[in-house]
Amino acid sequence: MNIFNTYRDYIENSIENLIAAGTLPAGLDSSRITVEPPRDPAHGDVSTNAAMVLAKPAAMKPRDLAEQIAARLREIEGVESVEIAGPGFINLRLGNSVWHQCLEAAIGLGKSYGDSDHGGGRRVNVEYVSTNPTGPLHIGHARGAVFGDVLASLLAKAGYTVTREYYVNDAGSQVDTLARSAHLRYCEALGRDIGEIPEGLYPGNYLKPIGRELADMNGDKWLDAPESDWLAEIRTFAIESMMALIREDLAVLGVHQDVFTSERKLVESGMVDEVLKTLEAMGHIYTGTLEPPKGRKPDDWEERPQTLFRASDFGDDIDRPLKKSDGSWTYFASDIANHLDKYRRGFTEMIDVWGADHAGYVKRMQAAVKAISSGEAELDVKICQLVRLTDKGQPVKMSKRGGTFVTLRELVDEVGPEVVRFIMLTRKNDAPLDFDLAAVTAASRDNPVWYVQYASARCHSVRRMAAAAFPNHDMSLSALARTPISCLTDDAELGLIKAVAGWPRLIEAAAEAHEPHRIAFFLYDTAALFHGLWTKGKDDSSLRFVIEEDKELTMARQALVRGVETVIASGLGIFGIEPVEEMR
RNA sequence: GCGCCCGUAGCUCAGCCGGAUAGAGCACAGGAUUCCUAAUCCUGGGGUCGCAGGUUCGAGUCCUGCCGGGCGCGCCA
Repeated sequence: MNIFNTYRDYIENSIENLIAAGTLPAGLDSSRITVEPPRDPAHGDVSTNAAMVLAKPAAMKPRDLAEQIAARLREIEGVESVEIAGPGFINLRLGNSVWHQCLEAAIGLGKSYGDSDHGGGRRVNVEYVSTNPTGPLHIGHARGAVFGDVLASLLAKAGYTVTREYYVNDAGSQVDTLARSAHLRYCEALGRDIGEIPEGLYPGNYLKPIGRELADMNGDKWLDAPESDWLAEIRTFAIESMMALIREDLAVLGVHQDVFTSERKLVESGMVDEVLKTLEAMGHIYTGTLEPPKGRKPDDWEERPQTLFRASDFGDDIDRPLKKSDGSWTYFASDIANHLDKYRRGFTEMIDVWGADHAGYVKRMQAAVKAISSGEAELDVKICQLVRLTDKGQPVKMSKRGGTFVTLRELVDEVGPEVVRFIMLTRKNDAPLDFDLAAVTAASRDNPVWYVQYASARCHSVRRMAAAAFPNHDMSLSALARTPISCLTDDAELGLIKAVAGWPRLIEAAAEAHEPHRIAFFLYDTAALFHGLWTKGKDDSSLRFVIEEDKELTMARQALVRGVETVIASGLGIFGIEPVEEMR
């Protein structure tokens, strides 16, 4: 339950009353009304712009209308005061009891606190990682993997039915290159000196075990055989091996996906041909000639007519080719089939998570989704910008010689999966991210993971101290949910309670915007409030969490601590991180 | 040349589908520890929100044009 939604209902009821009373005309558009916490807490607890938004269509002065609405809001139980400010803001101040009820509810719900029906069970498909199965994942993939995985968890918490999807790019020429590279390692495993890996093949050592297995299974039958004999078989085997490797990499990071859709199968099943027919029937395809890109004309550019999709009819800048010069499908064509496949599986909300190098591809894919669904389906594309890996401020060298950049596995081995997951979400997806190996493992306020975990550890520490002070007292969640907490009236306590109360609203807003990073900032801010209250107890011992001579107060504060703990655990849970109970 | 993203304090960044006096951390200056983990906390200074227009009751946020940085631009995926 999001308390701001509760007050939105109250405000909308007030407006309906005014309509019924004839003060306001019927048919007003309430969609632009916001009900939110004011930025400046001095303005109260809940603020709405309703009077300003409705003033013009109602032909009233904003402040006059505000007064009419305010008069009705003052009748609501729990509303302490209603003030009109500035150009016509209505500011509500809520009594402490309202906040205390929020805290009680949070504790009562425990793990499920923050769960929302905002999504109404609507199905949403989140596609992420989706790399070529040609090698292990590197650090850049880690960001997209974490982002997609956490976004999916966030949407699930916000009441969506989520499918986590991986589109396996196993149909292009790159998997043929993979097969040739694997064949070379196969020859090597059979004792042949392969020398330097030729330009254009994958040099990585990770292919050596693949070559070994191929040799064990097939003997020397492909050693001097023409490529046509072995390409398809080795390709299939190598792709499967690479996908197994990628899944392991993802598992190490705690990332799992529900559906793996194979590009090759889409092509072989005729889905891509079908897409062409479908689009053709709709009149979205024609044969035409494209202008060469200006200022960067490829050397071997030759003008020729192509099969083009009318992307420019759907918001893209130019029309896009669907066939290569050799007649095979472009990646774009099969990706349209991929999205058509999703649409046919019942998804009208799709989210793709891509790397920065795919930014130029966004418009055409969105255009295609509109076209294949006749505007019914919506695709949001989240671009994850580059990760700059440093150590104590110095860039970490990427070794191309070994055929790998810094691999995801190396990164996770170095700092642990939980640190990687948290840090990857400490920036908006569309901003570059600095990942400093030294900073992310430091024990200081600079390091958000550590800082939030420290707050969690302190919660547990206080819990242990309280249990020691009152050994025979029931401090279970259900007991604390019933304990009287009206004695929590200090500003710092109320501030923390309000932060806890704001958790459901944050979930809904972050899910709506597809912005999981907001959780990281929320957790950091909440941790800061908690650390602040903690230290206040140093100056003023009456604010300590455990007061041995006052059991009632201690229990009330236990309730607060459990509320904080609940929110931190809930937030870290979406990130796939286990809260710590102790710091050593 | 074109498209997308970014530009907010000395540095790194928040700013919630437009809202009130633009906020944190780092760094800098000062302060708090016989007491629940001081690995923390408190106080202070510090800003033409890249520039210029526009939209409106109101713009860091939306639109247009410039400037600067990143990514990309048929036959890679």
